[in-house]
Amino acid sequence: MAGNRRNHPVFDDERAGTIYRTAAQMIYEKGFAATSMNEIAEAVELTKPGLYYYVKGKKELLFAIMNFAMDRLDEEVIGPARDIEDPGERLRIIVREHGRLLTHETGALAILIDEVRGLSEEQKQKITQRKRAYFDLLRETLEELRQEGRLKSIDTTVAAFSLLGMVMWVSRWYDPGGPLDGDRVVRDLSEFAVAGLVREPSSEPVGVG
Amino acid sequence: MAGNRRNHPVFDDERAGTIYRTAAQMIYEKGFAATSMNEIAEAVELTKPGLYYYVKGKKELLFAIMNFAMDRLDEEVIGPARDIEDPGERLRIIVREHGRLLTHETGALAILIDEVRGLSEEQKQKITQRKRAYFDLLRETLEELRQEGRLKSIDTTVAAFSLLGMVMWVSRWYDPGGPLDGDRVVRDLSEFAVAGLVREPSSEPVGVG
DNA sequence: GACAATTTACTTACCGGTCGGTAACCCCGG
DNA sequence: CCGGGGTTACCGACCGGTAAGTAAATTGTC
Repeated sequence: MAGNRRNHPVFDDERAGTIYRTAAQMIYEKGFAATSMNEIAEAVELTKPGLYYYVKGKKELLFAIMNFAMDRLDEEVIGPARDIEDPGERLRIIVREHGRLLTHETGALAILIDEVRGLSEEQKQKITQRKRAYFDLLRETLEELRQEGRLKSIDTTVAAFSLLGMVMWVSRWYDPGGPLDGDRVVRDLSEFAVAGLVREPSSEPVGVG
Repeated sequence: MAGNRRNHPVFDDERAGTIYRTAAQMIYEKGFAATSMNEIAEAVELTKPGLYYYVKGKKELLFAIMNFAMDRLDEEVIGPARDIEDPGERLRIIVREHGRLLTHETGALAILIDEVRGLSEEQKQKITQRKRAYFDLLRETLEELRQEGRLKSIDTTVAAFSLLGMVMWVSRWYDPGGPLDGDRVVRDLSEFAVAGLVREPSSEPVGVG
């Protein structure tokens, strides 16, 4: 990943960056609890105390990775989406950009999903809070659609979670080296989402039931 | 419908059943690697060697739980679905029954999703094989829809995985004690799925009582 | 430009604790 | 008096984390 961004000192530093990225990949593959600090250290060709020179603790390492992932989500998905006024278009963009993120960067983003258990209580709260902000954006978008009579008969909470599940799941099965084109996946994903939730404007407007 | 099944000697035995169910719940909550045999033993009011009287090893315990979960999936979802000829109806039933399973039994079914990493290589293969059988059923159903011209313009692999993600995700967020009614969730889920994938034959009455 | 002082980037050695798992013993009902 | 259903005591391996030391690079001072 090309790197003259300023906002991520840790991930951009040559050495520390390697550590965090390697750790993210390993935790993604083996799970947080099953990945030892020793293994991470060896993977970056250090001893364990050498690793601890860069990292304060295992939880802090995970926390940093998850915040990095959330930052990426903010930059690439949430931020751009907020600028879009039309809720239908906004929904499409969210799914598309989140999908694109997941088909391109397998490591840190996927960890975000599961490994919250590995965090301390306050770290967990902070991450959960950031996740909720995303979830709320999604649900509010659906709510706007509802107010315009453009949402199908489906609970917005259920819809929002289902969307998230569908999109997040991508990181579990999509193989960038496989036969499926990433852009195609993302497009199909968006179409599924929109077709499943948004009412076609062709026919007459309908009240909520 | 509960009770007199014979095909699960371990899960039906009073004592062993408690062990397996408790372990399933704990592994679901804390993750496999983070759940120790000692903790499981204490939870069922035994010492560790006492637990080992009933269980051969940690991996075998996980393997048994996952097979139990797959059996439930076979009984409640895959089996019934195979009897349905119309692919559209079959799709609806799969989503509905899988959803219903997940809104009612939080424990073992959810473990199935993630914890494959904890298994040995051959155990992993066996579980993966069973999972693939389910996935193939799903994709073939979509393929049939396509052949009848009833599938929207979406790759069947992408669609099948997205469906799975959407449905599996339920176990992550749905709280049986929360405000949302389980049946409502399942119904919305099915509608999302069908609306997102199946082409409507021009005009069709919508809504069921 | 020489050289001491300090900082950077690590290492070896080790801590207490927990892991999955086992050997060997025990107690109680039939 | 035998064996199903446990227990106490313990194993080696590994866990996250640290204390203490050090070679090499950097900086400050004259």
